[in-house]
Formats: sequence, structure tokens, C-alpha cells
Amino acid sequence: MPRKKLRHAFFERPAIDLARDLLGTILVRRVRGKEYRARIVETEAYVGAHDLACHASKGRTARTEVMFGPAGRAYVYLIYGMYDMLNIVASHREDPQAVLIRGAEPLDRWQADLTGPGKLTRALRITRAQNGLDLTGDRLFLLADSAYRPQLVETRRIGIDYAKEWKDALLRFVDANSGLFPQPRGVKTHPSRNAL
DNA sequence: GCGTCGATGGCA
DNA sequence: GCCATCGACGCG
Repeated sequence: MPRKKLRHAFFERPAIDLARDLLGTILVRRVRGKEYRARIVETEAYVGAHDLACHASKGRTARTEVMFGPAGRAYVYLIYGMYDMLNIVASHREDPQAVLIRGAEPLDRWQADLTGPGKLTRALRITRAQNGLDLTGDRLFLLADSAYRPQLVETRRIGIDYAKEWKDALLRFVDANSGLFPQPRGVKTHPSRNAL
């Protein structure tokens, strides 16, 4: 059975491991009577309260509360006043780690641009209304695909230059088998984002 | 192809 | 005031 639903135990690991292993898995979104599937091709790990790029490094607040809860739930927050970011809570209670889902590729002949965390949530209609949602449910969940082998590339995380000694940590993971990254020079890629 | 900038709102 | 972003615009 190449495609089994990911259960809670899958998410109960350090974010760095979870972020790697989420590459190649299939994100399933059921909304408005339809089901959309997309292969995850880009993730970032936010590894705990000591990670200055992790929201939880500023303390336990109403916004970050979900990250302090059990693994396998959605942490969705608003950034720049207009984009919702989808994260998956990792590790265990009281250890605020999460994986940001940054990019995916549509499956099953469905067309959409999911190359960026803001574009992905917009296309899949994921908002803060899904904050705290259990990702082993039936509206938003993940499937393993044991037949698929991503080619792992590690880079620095995007947009966290304020994070001092954490800004250069290799905690972004990209599937180089996806058409997304890396690309031959001059071909469509993430704008200003392929700094290894 | 690449740098710069404005939009937009919640949060500390 | 600052953002785990995006897309439009201008350059030459």
C-alpha cells in the first residue's frame, strides 16, 4: 500500500526530521465538495524555543499556543497582513517545534501554483480558521507515498535574517526532483530564493 | 533577470 | 515597528 494516511506517531519527532520526511508526501485538502492533492516539495524546520526564528522563541502566547500542544496539528498564522502560513506541529507537548510547508506540486491533473507558502494556503483555502486543526482528520491530512523518492537539498531558511546565529542554519529542505529547485540557470525558479 | 517597494493587519 | 510574502514595476 504505497499511500497510507500519516498518523500522530509520524509527527511526534524533532521538526528537523519531520521536515525532511514530509518531502514527497501528499497533502490532501477537502473543501467545497472537492478533494485536492499535492506533493510537498519544500519545507522548513523551526526547532524550538531556543531557535530565534521560531515564533515560540518570544514566549508562549495566544498565537503560539498550538505549537506547545501535541504533534500533528496545524499551526496557521497571518503574516504581512495578508498571507496565512501553514505549519505542522512536531515533537511533543511543551516543546514548540513546527514545520512550515513552503511549496507543493498539484497531483491528479489539477492546476495551481503552490510554489510559496502564501500561494499554497491561498490555493488550498487554508486560513487561521484551520489553526489547531488535527491533521489526521478528513478535511486536511497527509498521505505517505512510499513509491516516491525525493532528492533532498538543504539550504538556509527564507526571510529570517533577523534570527542572529540561527539565520544560517540549514533547516530548509527542497526536493530537487520537483521542477521547483534547483533549475538550470535562467529558468523559472523562486524569485531571489535560490541562495544556497 | 534581478533589485526595490507597497500592500495590509496582528502581534509583542 | 516589525514581520516564516507576493507581485508589480523599472531597469537598459
